[in-house]
Amino acid sequence: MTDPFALDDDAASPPPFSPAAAGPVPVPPDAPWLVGLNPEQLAAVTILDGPLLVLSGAGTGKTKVLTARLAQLMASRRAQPWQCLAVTFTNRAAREMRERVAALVGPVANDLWLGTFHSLCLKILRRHPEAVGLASDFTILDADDQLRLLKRVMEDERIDPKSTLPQALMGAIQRWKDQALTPDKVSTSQAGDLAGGRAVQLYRLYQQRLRSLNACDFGDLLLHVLTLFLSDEAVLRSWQERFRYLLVDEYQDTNVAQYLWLRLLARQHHNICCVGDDDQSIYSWRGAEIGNILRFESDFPGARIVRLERNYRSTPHILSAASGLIAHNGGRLGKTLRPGLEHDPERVEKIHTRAVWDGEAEARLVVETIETYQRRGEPLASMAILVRVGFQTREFEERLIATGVPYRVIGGPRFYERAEIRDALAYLRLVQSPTDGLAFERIVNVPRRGLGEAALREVALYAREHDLPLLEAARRLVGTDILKPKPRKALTAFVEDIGRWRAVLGSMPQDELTATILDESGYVAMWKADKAPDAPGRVDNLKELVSAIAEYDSLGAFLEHVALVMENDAKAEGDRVVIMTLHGAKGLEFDSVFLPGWEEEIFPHLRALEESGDKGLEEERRLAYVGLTRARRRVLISFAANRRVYNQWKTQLPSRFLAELPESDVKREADRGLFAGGAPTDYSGYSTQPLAEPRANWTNSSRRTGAAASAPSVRPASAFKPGARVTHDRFGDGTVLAVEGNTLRVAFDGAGIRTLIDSYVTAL
DNA sequence: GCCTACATACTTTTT
DNA sequence: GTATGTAGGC
Repeated sequence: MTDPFALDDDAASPPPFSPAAAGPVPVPPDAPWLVGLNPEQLAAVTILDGPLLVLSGAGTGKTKVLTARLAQLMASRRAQPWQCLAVTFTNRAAREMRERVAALVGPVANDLWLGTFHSLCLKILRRHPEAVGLASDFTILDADDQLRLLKRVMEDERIDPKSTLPQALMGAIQRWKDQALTPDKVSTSQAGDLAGGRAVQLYRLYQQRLRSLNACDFGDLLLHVLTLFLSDEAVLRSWQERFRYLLVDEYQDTNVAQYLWLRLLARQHHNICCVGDDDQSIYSWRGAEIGNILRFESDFPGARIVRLERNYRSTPHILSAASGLIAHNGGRLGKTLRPGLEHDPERVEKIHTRAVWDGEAEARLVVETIETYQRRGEPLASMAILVRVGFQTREFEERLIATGVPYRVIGGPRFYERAEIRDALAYLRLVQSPTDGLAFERIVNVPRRGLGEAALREVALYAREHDLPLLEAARRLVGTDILKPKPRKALTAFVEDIGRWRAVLGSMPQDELTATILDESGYVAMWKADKAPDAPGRVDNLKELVSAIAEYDSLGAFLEHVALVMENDAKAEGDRVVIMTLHGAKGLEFDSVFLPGWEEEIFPHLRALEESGDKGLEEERRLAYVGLTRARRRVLISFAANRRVYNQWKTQLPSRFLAELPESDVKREADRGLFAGGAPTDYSGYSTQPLAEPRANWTNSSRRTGAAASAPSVRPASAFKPGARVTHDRFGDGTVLAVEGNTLRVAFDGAGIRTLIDSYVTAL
């Protein structure tokens, strides 16, 4: 294992364009990937040597540039395909890039080292697992297993899971990993007082536990490779030598660990090209460091910068609105999107904003608009509803179902995260690798076999005493009289089942094996007998799993794929409206984009502001920018005056972002009756007095001119006093309980206690 | 050991 | 409104 160049996958690849040894050759300017590029794009594709930062605004042809650059690299014979490293952020982006490169240069595209950070790290780690204390067949835990493992550690350490939420600790550990901090590198100040000041200790124990399970979690994939690189000069050197050219997509989303990884790899050849857009950095909560892109020039001396600013996607109004909005952020690299397309002024619409009464009205408005467009012959798949948070999808789904408009929700509970799929996978994992203790635990009593806590405790105890994996411990334990006859019999049967399935692992096709396991274990039968309304769907999912497995070379290959690709390969079947989160929409585009819920505390999201203050606000603004720039032709932004959260009605304030949109690009509307006697642009129906702290920025950030922005500064306190009798259109009569600014707490005679703005009620 | 009923807290975004 | 965890009865 000393010569990573002599590995079979490389040896098998024939020289695609001819031997690399000959050195660079000129690429004809009429190469298919160079045709039709604008001057900036051309520069980004043809400046191949040395560090290069491509600042690529939304809709400026980024993917085109990335793929053309890879083709150019290979065609110029600067590097063989397997000497090019191309890193993306999502599996989807990786797949798309590979497909598009293949369309340009043919199947040699398959020899590129192209993938997500995680999949590439896994590939590297598989070649040197022992260096980080793992055996070659180590497994990767998903989020669920990670959490269960951490809970076990916390139990053993007698940490109260109520005062320290396991998810909170897990989050902290993950953030440390994002920052490339192994337990010994976490400072006391970073550790804080989480878990009674023992967070680092728990982190260390968790890592030990992972190692003893021969497993690693997602963050470890990167962290282990970093550790490997830093501890073994020769290994690092060999990888540095190999990767002559590095290409990084979505650079603004890289975290510290990824950044260090890239820097190490680029140190030899210095040929690193990072593509990104600081205005679209929306993953800081996951450890992404916008500083990475802002610092590029100082990190990579001699770096050149190319700005892609010609937008080939959106209308001038959309671009101008998005630019106006994002201009409220500080510390930008600075980039102005310019229209790159001709637009017929007659057909160009302004962005619409619309105030509605509540979430239901909002859903009605959006769906009616969708139907109008549909009647004009526009495909549903060209329209998207982009929400800030998952729960917003419900009202739209209800409305779409009621009106019979086909739709698709992207995101949500993912296929491989469903309980039944994870159970089935646990069976497969245990058959594949009998040492997988977490898989054992998960399914030893699913379906119920009468093996409860007590029996499991015995197995775990025996395993620990004899230093055995759980399954092996169980196998031996049933030969003793430690367990009572009933559980002993059940456990014997379970162990034998696993052994029997394992015996045919190599000979039976993996999909058939899966079907056999699911059948013989009684697992499918369990769901078939379940009368819960979602049980039949689960049985269907299991069927789908079996057919998915058939498409892989082996069970092992399938399990590895699952571990890395937790996303839904949502097949785009039929013409459907898409509903998804703003985060999920990055990189996509639609003719018509609906942006609902532009209300304070939803968007910008309260927690973003609470946790990260102004930085959080700026990230929310970038998210808004991402949303706007998804649209080719039309944007409808809506916001409701009232919204039901859990089961309570809340009065909503319009998002401050609304006031940041340039007046000349926006047409503002409000549903009738929403603003007592005011013009549509009169926001006087809404409070400007902060109801609570985080809104302090309201006046600050609405310094732009225009009716919407100026209204907020003059707002008299409420004329109502506690005890006053009032009446409301919808809730009827009630008594004012409390007054805060112009916000009232009112006990309605028939509708309970509600909080609302005084202008919605009149004195009795 | 299992089941049920009840309470609870939780909802940002994901490789 | 949901998913998860807990307590108590069988």
